[in-house]
Amino acid sequence: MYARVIVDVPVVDTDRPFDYAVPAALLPFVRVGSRVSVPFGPRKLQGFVIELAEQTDVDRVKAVLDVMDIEPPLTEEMVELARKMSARYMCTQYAALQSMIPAVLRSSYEKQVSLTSAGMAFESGLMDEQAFYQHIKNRQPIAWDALIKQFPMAASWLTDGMKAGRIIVEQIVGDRVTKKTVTVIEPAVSLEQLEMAKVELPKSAARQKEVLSHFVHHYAAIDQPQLLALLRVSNQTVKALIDKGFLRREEVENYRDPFAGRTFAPVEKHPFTTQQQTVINGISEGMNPPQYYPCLIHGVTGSGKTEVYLEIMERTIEQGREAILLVPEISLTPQMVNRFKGRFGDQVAVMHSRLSQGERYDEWRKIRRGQVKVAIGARSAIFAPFRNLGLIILDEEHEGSYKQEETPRYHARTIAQYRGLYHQAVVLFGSATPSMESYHEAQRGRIHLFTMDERVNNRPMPVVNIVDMREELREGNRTMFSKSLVEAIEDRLAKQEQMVMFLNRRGFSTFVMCRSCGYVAGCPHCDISLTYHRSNRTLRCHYCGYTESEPTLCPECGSEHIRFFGTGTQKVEEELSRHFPGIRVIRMDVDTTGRKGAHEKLLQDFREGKGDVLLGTQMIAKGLDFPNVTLVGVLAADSTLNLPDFRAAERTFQLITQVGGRAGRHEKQGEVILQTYNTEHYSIQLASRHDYSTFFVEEIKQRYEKNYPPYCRLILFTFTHENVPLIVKKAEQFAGKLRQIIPSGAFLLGPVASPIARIKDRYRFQCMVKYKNDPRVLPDIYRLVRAFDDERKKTGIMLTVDVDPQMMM
DNA sequence: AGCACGCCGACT
DNA sequence: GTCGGCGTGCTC
Repeated sequence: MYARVIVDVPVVDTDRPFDYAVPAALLPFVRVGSRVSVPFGPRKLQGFVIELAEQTDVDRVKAVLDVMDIEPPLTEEMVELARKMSARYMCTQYAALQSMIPAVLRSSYEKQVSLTSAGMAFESGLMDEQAFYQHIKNRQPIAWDALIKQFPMAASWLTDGMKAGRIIVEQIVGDRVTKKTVTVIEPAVSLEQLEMAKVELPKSAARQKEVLSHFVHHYAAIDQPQLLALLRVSNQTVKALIDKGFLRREEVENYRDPFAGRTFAPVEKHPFTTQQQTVINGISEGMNPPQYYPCLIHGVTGSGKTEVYLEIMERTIEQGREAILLVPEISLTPQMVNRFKGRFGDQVAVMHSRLSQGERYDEWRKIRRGQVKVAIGARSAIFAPFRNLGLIILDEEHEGSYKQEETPRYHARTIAQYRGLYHQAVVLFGSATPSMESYHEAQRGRIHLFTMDERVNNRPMPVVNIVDMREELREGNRTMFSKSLVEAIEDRLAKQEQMVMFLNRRGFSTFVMCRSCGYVAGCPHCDISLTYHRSNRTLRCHYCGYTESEPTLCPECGSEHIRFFGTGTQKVEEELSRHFPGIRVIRMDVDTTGRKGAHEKLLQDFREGKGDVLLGTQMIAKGLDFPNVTLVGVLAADSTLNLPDFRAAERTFQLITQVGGRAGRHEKQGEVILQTYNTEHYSIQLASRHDYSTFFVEEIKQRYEKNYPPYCRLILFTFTHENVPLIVKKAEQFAGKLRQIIPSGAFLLGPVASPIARIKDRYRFQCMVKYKNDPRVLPDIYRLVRAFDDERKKTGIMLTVDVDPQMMM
């Protein structure tokens, strides 16, 4: 038997299977989807088995060294999916495969050093070297890297030692798995034998008899500490029984349960509204018989989409199939998880970034072993290794975070379609503001469209008032709060109602500028201004992490009039306190939510009424549901509008709608105040009227006229290098070749400097292909990209390819 | 990507 | 005469 293996070499020309013989001893374990370690040239690497074969064309095959898991971590479906991802996103198959497994299973390589007998006997004339050998002797095998760190001369001593046969170095292929085990005690003999033993034990062994009688009554394994506590016996007593052969001690693998000790209130089933029932019936049509059934629910905020998800999920489980629910990382709140845990209990695995790597691994294994029926998580949960998937839900389908911004640059929406087709499953997208792509597909009849335009309990949509900030300025109001916002805040403070203040920080962060000469503090390594962080009085680059302390004098002209500008949440907080003395502000941003659990804590505080205002950025825009909030202020509604991105209007509309949805979800009527310099813009006007349909019509017209998605597809190529003339030359060469192979009707734009022209001292140039939705162009382009790898090796120019980019930076 | 092999300059 | 620079090419 031969295994075709994709090895862990992250370049394109080795991204093909290599054949290895499977030794008889490993035969039962090597399957498609197995992780193996294999010899590769002089090295030892991890790889994935993608195929098993009876024959090979290779003359001198080597053998698989080891299988790393008893159960293969990947299914055949995943292996096939990786092949598709590789072709679609122009990434290596290895990168695709690796993205499907939890981080702890990603390979780690370590060189281990140990001594031969000659090394043990070796005595060096040098004291330091002698100590070095002693060090290894005491700890062997010891990590190569650790030695290099500790002994400055280690590198040369190691080479000497290897040559002289005193030292052996072994390459270890491993992972980061730490299996947590618990010790359990269990009966080692039959129940009858236990009863006999209990009688036969001498009277003096009263404690031992107690233990035995426990096992007679509960003939099962029990956690050791629990047993000792329960019967108040000592370890000695138990040990005596083990020595006599009646009991047995066993190490059992234990799952870390991140929700241990928490109970979940069962979720009451409310009767469905007519709309909910209609949608449920419609989607159910796609479940019987099982078929690929793509659906889009366009449901206004508060229309009760979640109840629909729960019901469809329940029906899927009743069919004996499994379900995945994807939510944006940011709305993966305990509140939300509780609703699903409350309904489906321990049939749910939850994967989110707040879990430790080990916890994530445990949740993943529950899925892999079929111990749960539902997986909930952010983007990467789309790879939940279910075998009989019946339903995939993408909540907030339009969210940008479903696109991975590193290789492999996949979109969870696309992967959901692939998996839905494979499993003949229902794929359900839900949003109050569907992406142009999805709604367009729905209009063309490719996706079943369901509309929910009524809020549960018929709550009215909040009243939205647009405030023209230019007007305010003309009237001499230079603050960041308009007159009507100030009045509204005062009103809510008097009524003791709560408020949410939203500041969209993208492209609007605090920067430091000199008022005398106009100098703006920028990053010396990136073409971007530094962001001021008040908490530690530093300037930081958001791209490379470069940090410097706050300047007191302008480095250009020496003036003292250098200070921070712009509107960060910190500044808004200060201004709020200044305008409204005594106001209690709970601020949520990267600075205040860094610690684990801080995020939840702040929201809990707000819910308990410990704050009047919840102030924050994107992270407060979604899913939060506070009964006492009656005012939402959007301080700069148009700050997303002027970004160099064809999705700017769409994003603005989505954001305003999301934020507005935070107000008046319960008994009290909600109000939204939108401050903007762009009152006329259709995205702002239509968002204020909750009019998605008209927005769609207007925006799709723009996309059509300017030929942007969904009327075409995009591929973004970004070149980076320290040397501008070189990069320009190579980018133009590449563009020339591209132009030759793209079909008529496709366009090539650029190359031009990227919007952020330099990051970490590397200059960035980009070009973009716009093509009709014809996937046949991809293989040709991928060939060109592969060929560019030669160029990268020679010149060091890096090329990244982003298929269906979400960000144009 | 590594790592070895291989063919030309500055040292013992 | 050897150590070592990094160009080239291969890895089942």
